[in-house]
Amino acid sequence: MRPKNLEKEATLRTMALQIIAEEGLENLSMQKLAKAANVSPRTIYIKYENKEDLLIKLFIEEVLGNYEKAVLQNFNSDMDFAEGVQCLWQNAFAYLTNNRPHFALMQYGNSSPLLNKAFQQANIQQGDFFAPIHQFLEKQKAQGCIHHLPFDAQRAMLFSPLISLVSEYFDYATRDRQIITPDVLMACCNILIKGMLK
Amino acid sequence: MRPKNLEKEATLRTMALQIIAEEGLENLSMQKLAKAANVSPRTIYIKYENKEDLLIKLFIEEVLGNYEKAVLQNFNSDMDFAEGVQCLWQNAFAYLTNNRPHFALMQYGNSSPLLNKAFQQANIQQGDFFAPIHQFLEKQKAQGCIHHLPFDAQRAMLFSPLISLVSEYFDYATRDRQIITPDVLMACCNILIKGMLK
DNA sequence: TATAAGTAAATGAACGTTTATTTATATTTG
DNA sequence: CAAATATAAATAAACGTTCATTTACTTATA
Repeated sequence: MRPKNLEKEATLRTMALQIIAEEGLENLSMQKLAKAANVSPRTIYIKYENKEDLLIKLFIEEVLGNYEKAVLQNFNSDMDFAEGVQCLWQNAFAYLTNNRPHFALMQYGNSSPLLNKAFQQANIQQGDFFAPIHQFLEKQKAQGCIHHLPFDAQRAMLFSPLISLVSEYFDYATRDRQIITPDVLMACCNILIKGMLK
Repeated sequence: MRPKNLEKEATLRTMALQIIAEEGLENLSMQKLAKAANVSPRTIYIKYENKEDLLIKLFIEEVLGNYEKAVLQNFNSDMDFAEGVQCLWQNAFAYLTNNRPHFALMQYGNSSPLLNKAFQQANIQQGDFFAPIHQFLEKQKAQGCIHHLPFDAQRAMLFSPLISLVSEYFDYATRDRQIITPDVLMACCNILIKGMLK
């Protein structure tokens, strides 16, 4: 039996993310992807059921999966609040700024109904995508360190500014001076921490 | 001369936003839009140069334009910090939760390269999309009320959690119980205010 | 060790459909 | 009539997907 060329699948995923980042999800076609990955269009259908399947796997496995791993490095739910949040922010910022294509598809998770639905289903199936963060916040709440809020509101407060700052970071990446420096990042992080602590 | 049927253009914009909200930007086609608006495809091309032109005008004029108007109601840059931010948050939340299709396209501004570019150009051309907010923040900084940060970072901190909460609001709208209540909204708003004030 | 059978991987060309856009024509009003 | 709006029908190009076939490698047999 002819052995699977694992490089081909990796190239497919890399090129798909690249095209999405540069031209947008709406301009990713199967034939364009095939050409970019130096592969026959038919080959994509050996590895993925159809376009939807490809996009969902890209989003869930390649983007969210790696993001979660990166964000949780050196993090544990026993850290104190400031320490924990700073760790998460630094991990996420480093990962996202170094992986622009992943970030680009991640942003589509907030707009594309297809990816949005896929995310919610993945979230339900796996219990929690970011279980350690959930635990961390619950513990902080139980200890009376932070104000009581629904988990999803807590998450929105903690992470959406970070995502927005990464977006600004890329906007400024092409200009003469970067304004989203590590100092600015940590200043923003500390503003949040101060606001959330009782 | 035959008069323009203004209702047709309004219907076109409404239906375009509706399709985008329900099926995604990637599933809006000119023929689908024409059928939904009960109009010949050619008619769209009398009112818009091409698809890009339609999308950009939808985004800039219909979505961002109305959003700006709604957000700035009863706001003025002399308000004190807490009062001003609460006013902006309440305006934005009310407008967005009552205009889901507008919100849906707005979210694509963070992902689609086409809309992203259009936004940046509009921002440059018009000087500032949200000039009163800029003034407000500058005044607060000058008075030493809030920490010094680049404007774009300040804006990310102030508004991205709000957008994220609106997103959560819609996610929960179909479930049995809404968790993003006015109380939760204001609690989040106050967390930010507390964090940003010196 | 040589070779033929077996098999999944991979392909190029094609399918029918849908896309954005245009041509030629009809309709509506000053 | 003149002039603009609106249309139905048509266009080539691009779309997602499939067909029939070839390629490349493993394994079983002589």
